Amino acid sequence: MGVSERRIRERLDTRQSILATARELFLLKGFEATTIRNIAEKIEYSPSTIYQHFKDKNEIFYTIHSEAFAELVRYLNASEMHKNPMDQLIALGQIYIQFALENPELYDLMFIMEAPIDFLNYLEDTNWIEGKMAFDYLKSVIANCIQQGLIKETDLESLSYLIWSTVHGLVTISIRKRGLKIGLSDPDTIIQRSFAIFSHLLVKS
Amino acid sequence: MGVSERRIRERLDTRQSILATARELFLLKGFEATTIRNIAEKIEYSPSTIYQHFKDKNEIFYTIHSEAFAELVRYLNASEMHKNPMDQLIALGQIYIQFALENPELYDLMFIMEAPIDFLNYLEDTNWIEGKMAFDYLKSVIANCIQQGLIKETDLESLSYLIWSTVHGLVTISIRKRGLKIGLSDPDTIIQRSFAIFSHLLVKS
DNA sequence: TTTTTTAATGAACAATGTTCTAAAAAAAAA
DNA sequence: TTTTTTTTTAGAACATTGTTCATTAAAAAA
Repeated sequence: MGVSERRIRERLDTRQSILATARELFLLKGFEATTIRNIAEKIEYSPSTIYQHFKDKNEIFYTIHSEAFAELVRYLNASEMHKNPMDQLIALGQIYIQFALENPELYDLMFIMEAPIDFLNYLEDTNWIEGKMAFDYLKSVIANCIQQGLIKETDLESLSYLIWSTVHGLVTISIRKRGLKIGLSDPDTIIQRSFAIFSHLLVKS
Repeated sequence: MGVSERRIRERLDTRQSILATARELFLLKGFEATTIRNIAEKIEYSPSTIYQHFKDKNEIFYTIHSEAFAELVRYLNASEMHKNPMDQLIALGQIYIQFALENPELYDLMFIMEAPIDFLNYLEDTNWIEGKMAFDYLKSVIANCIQQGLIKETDLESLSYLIWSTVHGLVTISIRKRGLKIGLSDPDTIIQRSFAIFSHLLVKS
C-alpha cells in the first residue's frame, strides 16, 4: 500500500513550499523581515506547522544557504572550460564575483550572515562542509598552478586564503553598502577593475 | 547663572553613560542582545529616557561606530613613522588587520553591520564620512607610492579599493566565523601569512 | 467501528523597539 | 514665598517577533 509513500511525498512537498516561500520572501525583504508567520500565511498553514519541519528559523536559512552553494557550484563549473590552470583560476575569480553581484542576498547568507553558522554551532558541528568543499576546489586549482610553475608560492593554504579573501572583500564592501557611501562611481565597475589588477599581480609573480 | 550650563552638562553625562553602557553590552553580548531595556536598567533610567537622546537603536550604534573610527585612526597614525610610502602602506595594512583582530566586534560594526548605514540612510545622507576619510587616507599613501615609482599602476581608485578589499576580506572571513569552520589551523596566523604574500606581490610589481 | 498514530492548530509566553500620555522635578516668574 | 512654566522622567501600552505546548482534527490501522 503506497500510502506511507504518499505521506512522505506530502511532507516533502510542504517542506519544499516552506523553503521556496522563505527564499522568496528573503530575496524580497531580507532576513529579519521574513517572519515565520509570514511564511506560514503564504503557504496557508499555521506557524507551528513550520516547526514540524525545521527546528527554528536558523535551520530554514541554513538549508537555503546549502541550496545556494549548489548554485554557486553550477556557476563555478563553467571555469573548467579552461585547460590552463592559471586561466581557470582567473575565471574562477570572475565567476565568483559574478555570482555575488547577481545574487547579493544569497551571497550574504552564505558568507556573511550569522544564521547558517549559528545552526551549525547548535548541531555542535565544527565542519562547514559547503564552505570547505568550495575552498578545497579553489585550492586544487591553485595547486595545479603551482605544480605547473605558473605561480611561485609554496604555502598553498595561505595563498588560497588570500585569493578567496580578495574576491570576498571586493564583493562584500559593496554588498554591505560601504562602497556607494564613499563616493565610488559604479561599484560593479570598480570591482572588475580591482580584480583585473589583482589578476595581473598574480600572473606576473 | 550657570544653571543652564549645568543642565547641558548633565544631559551630556547621561548621553555618555548611555553610549558607554551600550558599548559595554555590545562588546559583551553583541548587537541583538543589547536591548534598550538592558541599557536603561544599567544606567537606572527608564527606556523612554533613552529616546530623548537618540532617535533609535541605530543612532546609538552609529555613534559608537563613529567613535570606533577615531580609535582606528589612532591605530593607523602609527604608520607615519615610516618615511618610505611603500613601507607605510604595508604597515597600514598590518595595523588595519591588527585593529580588526583586536576589536572584532567594533570592526564588525564599522564595516559589516547594517545599523550604522541604516541610520545614514534615514538621514538621507549619502556620505559616509568616516569611511570616506579612512579610504582617502589610504589613497593618499598609495598615491605617494605611485608618484615615487614604487608601484606601477595608474588607476589609483581601483588599486586602493583592491588593497582595502583584500585586508577587509582577510579579516571578515574570520570575524564572521567562516575561517574556523573550514578547518584552517590558526585564523590569525593564516591572515598574517596571506597578507605577507600579498605584500610581496605588491612590492614586486 | 474502534483504536492508534500522525498532523495541524490556536492560544500563550516572554521579549523586542518604540510611542504617547501623564506625572514629577526643576527653573523661572510673580 | 508662592505660582506658573518648562523640562525630564516614567509607566503603561502597542504591535511584532520566535517559539512552545496542550488540544483538536484527521488519517491510518486494527
